[in-house]
Amino acid sequence: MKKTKDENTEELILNAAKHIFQSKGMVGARMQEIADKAGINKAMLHYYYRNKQLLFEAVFKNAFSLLAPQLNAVLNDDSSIEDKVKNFTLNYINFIAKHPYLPNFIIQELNRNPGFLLKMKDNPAFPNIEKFKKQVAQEVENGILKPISAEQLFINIMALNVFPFVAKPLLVAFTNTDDETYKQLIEDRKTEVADFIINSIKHT
Amino acid sequence: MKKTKDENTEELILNAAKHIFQSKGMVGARMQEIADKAGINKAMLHYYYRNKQLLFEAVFKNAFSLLAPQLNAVLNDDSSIEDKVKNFTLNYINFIAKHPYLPNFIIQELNRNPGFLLKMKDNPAFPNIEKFKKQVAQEVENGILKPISAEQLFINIMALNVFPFVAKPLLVAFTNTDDETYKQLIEDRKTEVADFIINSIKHT
DNA sequence: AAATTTATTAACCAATTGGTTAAACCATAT
DNA sequence: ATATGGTTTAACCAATTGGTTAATAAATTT
Repeated sequence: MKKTKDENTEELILNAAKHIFQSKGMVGARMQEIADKAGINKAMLHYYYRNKQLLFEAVFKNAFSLLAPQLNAVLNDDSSIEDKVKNFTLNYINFIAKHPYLPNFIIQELNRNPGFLLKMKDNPAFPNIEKFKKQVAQEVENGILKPISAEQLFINIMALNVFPFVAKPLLVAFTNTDDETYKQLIEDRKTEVADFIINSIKHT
Repeated sequence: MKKTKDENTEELILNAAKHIFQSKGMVGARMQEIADKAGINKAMLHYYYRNKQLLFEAVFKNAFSLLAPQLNAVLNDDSSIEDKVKNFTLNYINFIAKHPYLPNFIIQELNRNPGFLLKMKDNPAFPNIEKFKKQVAQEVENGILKPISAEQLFINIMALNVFPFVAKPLLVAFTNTDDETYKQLIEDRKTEVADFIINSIKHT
């Protein structure tokens, strides 16, 4: 039934779709282009995924399932806030280097269709802030952190880590850097961002 | 020649195009939809703006020209870094409340077509980091600020202020908030973000 | 007011696009 | 070998879309 080859047709399609959808978005992507990239007939896309919307959802869920564990490392890990900030900052930048289109793709498509998230919220791996809230409250109470709400801290962590990728073209232009220099700037952020955050929230 | 009415047709089109392009993006927007929103015939769009691309560019430049002065307030104003951070944070959040689609629109379209920025870079009002670099270096040297590069500081300021709008659907979902609560969270950031930044960079 | 220029419209067009269909292909079980 | 079921293809289709055109209406100039 299934070809025991390197990639069966279904995966071939999903991979091609991933590339096209992530670089052109749902509306910009063309079914023919996906078929071409996969090296198969366009009818096969419909044979395996029925229509564009379902193929897109398969790609989106796939992308989201890559991102979720990264965020859960901040929200649900047992180490201290300080350690988690340090680890997340380091890991996330490495992670995105491997999936450069990912944050933009997810953000863009969710803004186009926010209802999309509802389909994922029941997933038990869906990132949730509750545990993190208790931990922040605890560390604030213990005098480890200065008073801050978990929500604001989480937003700040996300912002400082994700934004440089999302807004890369703008930031490259405003800071007068070329691609190579910008890459170095991002590299420096692996430690700088953590320090920036810790500096601000840690009680002295 | 020109109607002295409230809005002439050209403006009518630009306004309608602004709404449609900003909510659906260049590829998602339909010329017919823009014409309908403007209450005119589709052929008029071509009469005034020749084609979709040129109409889009008019909208984009218009949006960009709204954003640029905001950023220049950080980069080129004469007040201290601390004051600029405080003012920008406050002003930017108010500004976006009036133009909610703007940051996403610009970021999305620039990622689709980064070459677009080249057309704007010659504009003298195009935000440039040079003056800000000197100022940061100066304040670091004077012991007002802890050592930090102007680029990283600028990226941090942008990230903390812009990201909560760009990633709103994601952040609402992860922080388990409804729209109203999120609005309040943003409101709190008018001062929280500035404190967060100052806390981190100011020498004690 | 006649002529001319500008603004506006309805109808049309060619190209693109997501999706369908019917036939062919191919591996496996009988 | 042949019947069977899933797989793949080429050709086709209806709808959408950006853009054009030729005729009309409304200003503006003469």
